[in-house]
Amino acid sequence: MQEQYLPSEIEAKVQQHWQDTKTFEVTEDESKEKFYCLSMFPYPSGRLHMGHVRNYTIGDVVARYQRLQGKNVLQPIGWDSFGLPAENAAINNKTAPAPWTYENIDYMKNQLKMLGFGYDWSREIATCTPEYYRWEQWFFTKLYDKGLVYKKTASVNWCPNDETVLANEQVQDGCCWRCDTPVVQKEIPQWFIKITDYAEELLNDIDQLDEWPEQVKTMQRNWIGRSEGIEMTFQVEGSDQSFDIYTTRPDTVMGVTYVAIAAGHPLAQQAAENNPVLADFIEECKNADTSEAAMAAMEKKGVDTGLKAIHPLTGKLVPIWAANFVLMNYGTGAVMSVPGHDQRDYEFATKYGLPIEGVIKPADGELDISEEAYTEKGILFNSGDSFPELDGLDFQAAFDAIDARLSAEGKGKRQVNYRLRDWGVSRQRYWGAPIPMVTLADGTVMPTPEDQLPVILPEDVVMDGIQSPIKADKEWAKTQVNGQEAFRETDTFDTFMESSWYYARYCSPKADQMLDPAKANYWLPVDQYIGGIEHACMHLLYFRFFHKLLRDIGLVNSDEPAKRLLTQGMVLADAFYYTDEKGARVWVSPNDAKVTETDDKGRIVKAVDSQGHELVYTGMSKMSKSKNNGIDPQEMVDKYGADTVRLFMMFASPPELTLEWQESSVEGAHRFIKRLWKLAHDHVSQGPTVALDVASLDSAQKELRRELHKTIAKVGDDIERRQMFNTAIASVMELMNRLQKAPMESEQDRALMQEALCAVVRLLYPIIPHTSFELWQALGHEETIENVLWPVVDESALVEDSKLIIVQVNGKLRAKVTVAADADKDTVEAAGMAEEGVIKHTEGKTVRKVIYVPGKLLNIVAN
RNA sequence: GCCCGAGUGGUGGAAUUGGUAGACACAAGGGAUUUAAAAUCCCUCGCUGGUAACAGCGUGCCGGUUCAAGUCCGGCCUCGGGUACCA
Repeated sequence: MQEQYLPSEIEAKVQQHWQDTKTFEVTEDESKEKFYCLSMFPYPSGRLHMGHVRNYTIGDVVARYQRLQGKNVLQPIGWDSFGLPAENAAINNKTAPAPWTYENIDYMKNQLKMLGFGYDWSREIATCTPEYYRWEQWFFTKLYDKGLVYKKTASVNWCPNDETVLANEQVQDGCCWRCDTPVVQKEIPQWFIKITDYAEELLNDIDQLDEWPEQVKTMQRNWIGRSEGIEMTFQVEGSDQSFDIYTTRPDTVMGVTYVAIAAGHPLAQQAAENNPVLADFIEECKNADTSEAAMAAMEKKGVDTGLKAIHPLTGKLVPIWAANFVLMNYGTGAVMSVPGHDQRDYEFATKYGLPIEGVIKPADGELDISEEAYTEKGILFNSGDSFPELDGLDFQAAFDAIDARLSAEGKGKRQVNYRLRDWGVSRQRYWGAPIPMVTLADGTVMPTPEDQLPVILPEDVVMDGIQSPIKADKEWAKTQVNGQEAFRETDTFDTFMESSWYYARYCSPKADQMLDPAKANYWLPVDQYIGGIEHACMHLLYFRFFHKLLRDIGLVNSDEPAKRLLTQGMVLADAFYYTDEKGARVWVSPNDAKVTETDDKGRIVKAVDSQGHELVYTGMSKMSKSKNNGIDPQEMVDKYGADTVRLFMMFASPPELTLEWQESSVEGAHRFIKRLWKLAHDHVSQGPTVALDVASLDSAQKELRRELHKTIAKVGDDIERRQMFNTAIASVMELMNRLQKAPMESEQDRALMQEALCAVVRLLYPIIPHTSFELWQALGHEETIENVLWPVVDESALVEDSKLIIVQVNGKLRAKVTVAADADKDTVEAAGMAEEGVIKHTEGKTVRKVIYVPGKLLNIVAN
């Protein structure tokens, strides 16, 4: 073997071997346990970023570990290749989205190979190809046939100057990012999928996901947001019109002093005809940002419509206000307002001089609503003449009583609501899968007939920077259906559609149907899914939803798509800037920032760039274009090799936490591999070893062997159960530190070293596969490391004859005693009491209690 | 605003079920080797006091439970993710 560790040579050679022998190509094999390991596929943005490297290294570690467990491991990869950035890049680069995307895929594919990920490349898919999206189109038409697809109007960001729809990202401070024109909201017809039909199942089945992080499950439960409440009807005074409201706090209904309706509500529109103030307000509301965060942040405003509603229980008249915080598209477009018991209503009522009435009081005290609303669930009082029986009831009793009366009078009913809204899948953009719907000349709207699928997106287009090419080209939409002239839908799908079923397509990527059920049912569900926490609610919910749709259409037979989920944290790096003569911040890449001064603790104080600008150091932040602090994985692989990059990523922090990129730590990872290499080289160069004779080992050798087998047990547990790759690596480092100091005097010393190195190489294989591959062969094995199994723990090596007991006095560490492994409490207590540190701290005190945690700790309570 | 996380030495982090706080690294300082440098190896390294032994303090802040709290409970602060058309 080579004396020098030369990563570029080794990695190229080993990668070539994997490619030539198709090591990671798999087929269904009923004789083996399967393991499907999936990382969220990348958007082909141009180059891999460190977030990708982290995600895919975690996946590769899991996949390679499982392979050494003897399983049939599927680890596929592909490209989430439709999306907005391609359109922007195409415009900037005067090309079309397709060639830009395909070039990026080629480039990034090479990068993935250089990092040594063990993918089954024969299953690669790109979602922007008709071979992929045709099945999505087909599936959508099936959902339409099942009644799960419908069309309704919904609001979009509209730039009146460009006459185009903008994504949220393209709206900056309420203005169009291209022309700075103020953006308005526009209602246009769009396609929706009824995810709310599955809300209950999506919620209930979260309980089956026992290997998903609690955090993600909680977020999904809250996102779905099941609530129990009452829907009730208010009549409009002097009219036969009425409107519904929904409330989860019917107990507060006697405190309703006004109702609020959306500006877009028909009643408001009607009232505005003779009310210019209201008409202006409605106009103003049309331009408001309707995102949840913006709605919560904006000033709450309203205008009295002049209409009055009849309270369904008291019969009293309450004013109807049009308010900007009620949206027509969500819920019923109207809410009851109880300023005494809802803080938003309280502020609104205070602002507009509306009455505030208290009808709930604390169980143990007086109600005080002079400063703010009382929003707790208390005891009803002040219920009035129409329903005095409510007085004294608690939340649940009041709920039931109010439900009973409203139901009896036909004015309301108990109802379960969800916060989850139906999935709007229409996008008015070009670079996406065309929605397979047509409108016939006679006005009939129907799915594109199956024999006309796929509806191909033309790739050879010119982007004008504003309008989608398939909308701009009036000919594109023209087609014939049922012998009639027809027009294609020119909207495309939300890209979450493609990412909702790719995991299933990987099971039979070339099937001449959406998926081959036999193959899909062999591989699915995914055993381990890995991706960013930012997908907790949206992607991961659509992903679960699609799996249930696939099941209900008969293509898969499981209820959930992934058994286990790991959500990895972001990758951060140092960020530096200087301020230019115009006062603007210019962000300088950390590669170009030279630290010129550190404080006495080594912290960065001053830095300069290569142009001589003095830089301000802002600490660690997420690697991003805007802060110019992205570190190119490519450069790091070129400099240190893929194994070093992989080792650093896995060692620097546990996968769920953020990872801070520190090049000095990368060097540390590199040093560790070099040390391993040198240890193996020194060992191998001494020639072959004799067989290990466990019975003949002396106590020091036994101790070393115990450390080895403890490490084997720990690394397996850390990788498989705990998914703490950092501590797995730390424990191998500890073992290595011991091995380096171990005497090599006898044949058995060397035999033990052989055992240890053969184990270490396999323990590290998932993380540094190239180096391990090479070292495994250097250690004298014919078989390549991919075809051997994970080392087995020798339980007999773990037996210890003594134990270290921590001795505390009043909870503070005062001594450590070593006792026989089978020592009883009295023996340990006697040994502990004899310790100098214990005597010193118990002198003159009375021992009140002695707590003994067997084999671990003795706490003497004395005062 | 709302939902979900995170906060431990100079730094990244460890402490797995409430039981030794700081494993393993990085940085820093000292030393060996070297003509020199790189590389490598060895030692020190939470804070305060003390030559030391040792003592006290210490896991964002305030309070609580417990023989024992980084870990559990209540109340805050700061930072991050999501908030339905970025992916």
